[in-house]
Amino acid sequence: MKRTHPGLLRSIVATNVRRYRQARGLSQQDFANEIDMDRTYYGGVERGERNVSIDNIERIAKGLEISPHQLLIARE
Amino acid sequence: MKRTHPGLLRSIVATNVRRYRQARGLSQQDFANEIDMDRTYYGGVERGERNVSIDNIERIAKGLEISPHQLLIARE
DNA sequence: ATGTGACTTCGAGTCCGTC
DNA sequence: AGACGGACTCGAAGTCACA
Repeated sequence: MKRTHPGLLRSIVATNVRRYRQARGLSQQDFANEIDMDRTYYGGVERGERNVSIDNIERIAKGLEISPHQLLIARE
Repeated sequence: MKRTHPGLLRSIVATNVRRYRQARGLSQQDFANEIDMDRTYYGGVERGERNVSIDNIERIAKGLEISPHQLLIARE
């Protein structure tokens, strides 16, 4: 397979997780702790730096109490 | 982070990619080739064996000509 | 045409810290 | 509170031979 650049979708997910987390009024550290994920890793996801896996998408969505597919929908 | 089992979402994605690919009337082989992905790797995704990343979700959705979030929605 | 096991490599994911 | 860095471990990514 060819080596590719980080996708667009990554930044969409980044923006979405941040918005939903803030809507819940939680800090990155508290939220990361709640879903049992490393805070520096989770921060990287919100910055769009991490190529997060489907299992982790699910885990984050669960913590956010939303349906996973909502994290992939771009808002304006 | 705690070690977890493969998530449910993984199998939802698996079923979806398979359905959408078949709807396009393509073999795994041809489709994998079209999106420049190894066919055995792609096959593993359809079988829910691979914890596929967001970048690869995007790449597959592009080949399927659908919006990425559709791959995460469970059908009955 | 698809599945599977074995394999290497590089980034996902963790843990320490500082600014 | 959050960004970021270094050093680490382990699994995703990617490939192949064979069934």
